[in-house]
Amino acid sequence: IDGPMTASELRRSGILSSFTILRKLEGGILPLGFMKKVDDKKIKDGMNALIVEHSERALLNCLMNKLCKLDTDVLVGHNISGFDLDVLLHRSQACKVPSGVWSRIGRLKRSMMPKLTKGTTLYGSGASPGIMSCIAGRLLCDTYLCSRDLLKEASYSLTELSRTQLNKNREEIAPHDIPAKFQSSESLLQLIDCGETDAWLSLELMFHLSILPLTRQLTNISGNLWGKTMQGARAQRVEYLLLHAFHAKKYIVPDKSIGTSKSSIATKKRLASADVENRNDLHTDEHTEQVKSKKGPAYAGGLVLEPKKGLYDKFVLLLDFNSLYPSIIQEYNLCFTTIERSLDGLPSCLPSSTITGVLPELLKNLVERRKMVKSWLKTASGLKAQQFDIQQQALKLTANSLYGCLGFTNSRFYAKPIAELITSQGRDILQSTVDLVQNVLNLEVIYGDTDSIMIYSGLDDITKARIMAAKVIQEVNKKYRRLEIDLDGIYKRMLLLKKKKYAAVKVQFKDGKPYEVIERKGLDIVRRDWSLLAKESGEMCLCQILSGGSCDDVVETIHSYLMKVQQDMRNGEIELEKYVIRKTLTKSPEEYPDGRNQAHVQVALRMKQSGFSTGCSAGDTISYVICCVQGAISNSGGIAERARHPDELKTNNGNWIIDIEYYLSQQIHPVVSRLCAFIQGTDPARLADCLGLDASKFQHKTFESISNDPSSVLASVLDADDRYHGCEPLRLTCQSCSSSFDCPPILTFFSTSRDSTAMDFENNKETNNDFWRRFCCPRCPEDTEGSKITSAMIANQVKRQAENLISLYYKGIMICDDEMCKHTTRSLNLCVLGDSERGTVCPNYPQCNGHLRKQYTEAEVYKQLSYFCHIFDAKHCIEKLDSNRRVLFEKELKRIYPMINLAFATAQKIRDRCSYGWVQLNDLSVSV
DNA sequence: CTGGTAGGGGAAGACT
DNA sequence: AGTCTTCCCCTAC
Repeated sequence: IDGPMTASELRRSGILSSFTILRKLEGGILPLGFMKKVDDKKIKDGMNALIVEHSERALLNCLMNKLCKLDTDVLVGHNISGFDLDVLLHRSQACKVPSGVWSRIGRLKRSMMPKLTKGTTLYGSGASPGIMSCIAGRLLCDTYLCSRDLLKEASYSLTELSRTQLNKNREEIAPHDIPAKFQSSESLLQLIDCGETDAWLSLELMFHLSILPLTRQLTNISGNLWGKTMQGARAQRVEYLLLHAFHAKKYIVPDKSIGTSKSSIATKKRLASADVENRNDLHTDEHTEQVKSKKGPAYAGGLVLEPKKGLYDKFVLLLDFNSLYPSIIQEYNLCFTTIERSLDGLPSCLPSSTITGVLPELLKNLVERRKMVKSWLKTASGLKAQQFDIQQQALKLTANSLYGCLGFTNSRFYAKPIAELITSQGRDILQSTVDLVQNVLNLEVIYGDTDSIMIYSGLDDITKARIMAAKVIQEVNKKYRRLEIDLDGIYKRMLLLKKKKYAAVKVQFKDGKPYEVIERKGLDIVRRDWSLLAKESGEMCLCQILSGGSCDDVVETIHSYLMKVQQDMRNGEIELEKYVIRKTLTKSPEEYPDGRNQAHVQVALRMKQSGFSTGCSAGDTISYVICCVQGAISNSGGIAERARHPDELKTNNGNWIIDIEYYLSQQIHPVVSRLCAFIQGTDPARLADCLGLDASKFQHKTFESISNDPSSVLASVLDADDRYHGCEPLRLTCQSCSSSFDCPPILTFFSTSRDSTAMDFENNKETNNDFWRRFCCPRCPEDTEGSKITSAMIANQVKRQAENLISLYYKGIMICDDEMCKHTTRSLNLCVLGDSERGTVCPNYPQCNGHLRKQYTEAEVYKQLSYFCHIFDAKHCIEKLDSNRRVLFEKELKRIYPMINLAFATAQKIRDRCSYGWVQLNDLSVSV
């Protein structure tokens, strides 16, 4: 129990034995010749026994007697507390197994069966107190509950854990398939084998995760009960830890309030404060703010910096404070014994006491012990090393869980003021660290969350980046006694999308050699509640984006991948499993007030209705797919109505089919377009197009991104002059004299003549509007051969200039905004595309403090293309005129229209394509 | 009864 | 028809 047990040790013969007890089904018989097979198996398996009993009662009797005879110390099973024990005891009750027999499941003899069910079936609650009391004297190790505590996995089913942790395949047998297994000897033996394998897998998982040694260490540190540690019960561990610590210092601790009604809590608290009269008593929160219902956050937590979003392709430094909250408690001597209580509900002040409080001393002790163990660990090997490692883990876990219990309403040591003070100090520390790094060290902080900051180094050289990190660490650590910041990682490339959502290529070292791993945080692709299909698409895009390939290649690869996915989906080549979405029920499905709108609730309710007893109650994860009725024109109804369990689809003769459109537009598209938000050369509309969706539905997002960009103007509210301020004029070239001139907007034709008579503009040959009258090169003498500008010429030149512009945009030239620097660079590899508020740091840094900005932004390209449209937008001009003038120009327009219609259409086509997102040059096939 | 808060994002309904 | 609010789930720290 002191160290982990390896799989090879586990299998050494003679060490471990097993037995299986089997009975025939009610009203059924065992397969012919089965007993013969059992005898064969007995010989083959040696000490692994197979016992056949004639009834359920006999089976239970046999099992209980076996357990008694073995006098087992630990009962191990996957979800044993949530299922197996419950079944065994309920069936013992139902089969009238004598109390002297069923109580052998524990070490305490009992005569009455306790109440097995509990009031509320809560999420991950494990066994009821009644059940737990039955196994008194033995430890219960539920590998399901323990895995949930110790691992971060998408699924905690035995099948998944066997695969991810033990690298073994586990065969799943659905409960309703079990009766069929009794029909032949072969299948029955296979069933027995599966049952035994499951038991072994659970045991192996326990050893693999070192559950026994770890929980033993945790229990030794806190001084609580081992069995409770194994049930999770982190709050209780901290409670015991503090009880011991305060008791040792001769403090009186508060009673634990266990009432549910407000009045009983208040009474208890009054009693508690009456008991303790000196001011060394502990904080109790007099404001019994609705402890039960809803419970929003009771106090402010960690600070999350607004990220400077974008793709960074030079080194990013990740620095974080080592166990921030425990360090704060020590740094500022925060304790029940040191903090002045504020009566007015205002936040407490930092203590001035010079006497070290109980909590800081306790933590100091834990930290020192951990340091010591870690030093032993360095020279130890084998089992000793493993023990030390587990011990240091336990010490760290204990130190880190203290804060949580200070803020936990039902904790005996609930102390909102202290918890609040801790987090508030944490926020101050993070903010002042950011200020130091940005204002004193002049480095760019791009993000930070609670205890970490990320610094964009702007460096290509990892050695220089390390030096930079060392400098920052040195400067920050100067400021604190116990608090310590450290380098937690160096990212070679990083995509920063939102708060708590980013991915990065982390550079790590093994034996001095660097290697890269991709870290993904918070993104849709790490969440269970997206379909595998969407996550795989997102994963592919992310890998491309972080690959360091050229912008064109990345965009091209993503686009073609999406088109392939769409094709595969429509051809039915994607397996059902990839469409499955998983969500956990946090309540019983009936308890949802508005369950009608929730897919997983609806599916769970239907499962219950069709006779499932497990897998559809609180805490269970529900799998579903979104469907539509085959042949239906529109998908009416909410998502919840169209959600089906994958098995429902297999058995309903194809009435319901996968809703491909839903998966394209609501699963793949949002996931992918969020990842590509900062990638040049694509946008939501373009991605939608690749997926075969109506791109115009995503157009507003393009506009949104444009209007959010402060560099763009709010085009709609401005007059034409202002609106197109800064736009390149449309240059027309005369074929005769090869000189070029600016094509004036047609608006000038109307506006300059607004207050002039027809006579005036007859004589006005040098003005802009002369062009719109004559359609001739202004440089060439009148009526020169070839000086006439034709309709096709205008259209062609519009097209050419628009293409040039777009091509310039795609070159992605970045220019430094520092007037003195004006450094220009071509972003060959998806160059850093900073937040719109602030570009990325100039490569000339630190000589130059400017930031790179795109020379041509999407907004500017769009504005320019709109200007080209505006030049020819005669209809718009006419509409602005009053009826008198309108008549005057109708005649002129009849002449002008044929000349400009083609150019106008051309300009519009290009602009609209651009706004839809397909600004790829090869797509610009305008027929002229 | 069985640590904490911050935050994104889907879905639906109320509101303007 | 868009915006806001609410609930729900899952994640980061």
